[in-house]
Amino acid sequence: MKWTNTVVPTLRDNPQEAEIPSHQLMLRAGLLRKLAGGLYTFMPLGFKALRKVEQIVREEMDAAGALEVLMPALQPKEIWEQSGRYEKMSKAMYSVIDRQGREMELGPTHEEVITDLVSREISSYKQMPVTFYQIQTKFRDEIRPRFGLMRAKEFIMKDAYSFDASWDEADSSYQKMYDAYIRIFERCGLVVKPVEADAGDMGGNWSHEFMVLADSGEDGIVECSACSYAANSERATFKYVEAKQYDDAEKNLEEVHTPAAKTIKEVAEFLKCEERRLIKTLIYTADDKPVAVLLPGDREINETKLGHLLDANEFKLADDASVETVTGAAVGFAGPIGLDVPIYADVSLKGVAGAYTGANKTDYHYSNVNLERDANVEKYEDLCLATSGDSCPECGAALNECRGIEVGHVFKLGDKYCKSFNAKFLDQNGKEQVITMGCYGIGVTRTLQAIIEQSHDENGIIWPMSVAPYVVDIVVVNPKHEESMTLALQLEKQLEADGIDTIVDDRKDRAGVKFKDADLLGFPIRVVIGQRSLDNGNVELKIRNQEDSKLIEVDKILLKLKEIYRS
RNA sequence: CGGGGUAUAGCGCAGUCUGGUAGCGCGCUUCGUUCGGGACGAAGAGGUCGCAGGUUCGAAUCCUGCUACCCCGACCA
Repeated sequence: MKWTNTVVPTLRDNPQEAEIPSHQLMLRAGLLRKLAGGLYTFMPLGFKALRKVEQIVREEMDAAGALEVLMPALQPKEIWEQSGRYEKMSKAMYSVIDRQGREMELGPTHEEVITDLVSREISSYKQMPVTFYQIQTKFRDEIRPRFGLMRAKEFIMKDAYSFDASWDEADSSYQKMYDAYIRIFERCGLVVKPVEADAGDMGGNWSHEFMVLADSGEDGIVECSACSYAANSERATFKYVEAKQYDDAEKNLEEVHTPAAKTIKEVAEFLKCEERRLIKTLIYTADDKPVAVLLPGDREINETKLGHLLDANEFKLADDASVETVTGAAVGFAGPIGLDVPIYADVSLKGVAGAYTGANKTDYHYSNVNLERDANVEKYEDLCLATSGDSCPECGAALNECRGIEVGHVFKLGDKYCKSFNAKFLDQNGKEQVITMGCYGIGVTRTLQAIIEQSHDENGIIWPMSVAPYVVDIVVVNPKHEESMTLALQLEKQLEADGIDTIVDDRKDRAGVKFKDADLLGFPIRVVIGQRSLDNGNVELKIRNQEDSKLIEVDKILLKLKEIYRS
């Protein structure tokens, strides 16, 4: 492809709308243009790279035995009611009303459609295991689209669904997908970390996320410094430090005057004790009913874990007014003692004594709190956010925190969807059973941007060979020089014949402009054809992620390029 | 939805405080000189100053309302 025959609108300055490197680079390199928030057009080179990522995904899914299908993006509302997810998901779905007045949803995901299909088509153990997948545009009415392709309202996803006759077989389908994911991301040139994850609204009881480590990542990850344990912060657990008896457990409760000391820090300073000795009391409203949640004073709440415990459609930290109504005191003096709402406490508080907590009375706290004696705790549950320095639940070594971009997610769903769609089969004994399901997603467009986020320098993108829009960039220093152009076009033809995507920079600009754009676009291999070196029978070869360039004889360059491409 | 910010030419910005009819750099067009790491000169094209009201002889600038975009949180591939 000649540069002058395609459209590569590079920008010299970073657009003000982009914050993170990959988003800035996609815009600057002319790979992407915005239509509106969360909606982007792929420009010719961006689209080429996207297609390559898709193709890698497709090849590995095929190799894993998955069958490619294409499901409708437009889905009747009824199937969402049938799965019981309509209420939870409707906020995130774009709905349209057709001329019959029927409500249709633009698919945010396809568990319902595929399970409906499978319930009709699969009826025997002989038809399983089977895994279907598709690569398709998904629509989600995101609360806040962000960072270009990272969180968009419309994005391309590879979604796969496995169906098995038993849990054991489902495990092996899950493992196959897991392994395929590892290969896919490796082929994309990504360093990816699989982490244990929460299943969220998808349901099921076991899942892994594939994380691209990056400071700009939206997810928190906790990983062990010694063993292989790694988990999304939402799910991460850690070894609890035993609850302490700070003082004689039998001492009587006592009110302590703590004027104007509201925050944990202020109270701890006032009482001259460590923050951990305070019992933090958070008031939440779950489906409009108040509940109290107790944590050690030095800990943060893990709202995902709390959500599982409360099992409510909606819950949030109560506003100041509700807190005051519930506790009868100003915000900052809430405590579990005498509180007439359900009380849940973190497991590490079981058996605590000699602690402090709010007295539900403005400017007062209690001392000598023996939680089990003094408060009516409904349940002790793991509710804390794991953090750096906590002990690994597997091996006890210190945990570290980092951030990641979720590019893939695999779930074991069990019978969640198959049950509601009545997807059953007859086993060897002629007995009817519910099919066991798994689902597996890769954010294809997000993966593309994650590649850039992980592989760039101050001059631009550094594409891995496998997904570069063009592998070789032939820079013709002076396109009016006939010998240079002839050689460039001949080389292009030979490379293309070998399946090596090549672009010839035939613009009339000065060499510096073309070099800058070559770096910005991040083509893995650059060949410079200039009159000067050509007179000595040479062209220049430069690898994007290496410092130096070298001169290669004209008649050896083709072989050399093929060799580099294959390595 | 809550909190913060921004909106002036394709991109990056100044001008707004103190009202007087819009400017800079890059990019774009034409010509000339240049030509291996974002050249130089000359001549051009391009803007309802986000939108709608209001104040004023006069509004990019002051007032009111709205919208879009970006960042922080809940949602997620």
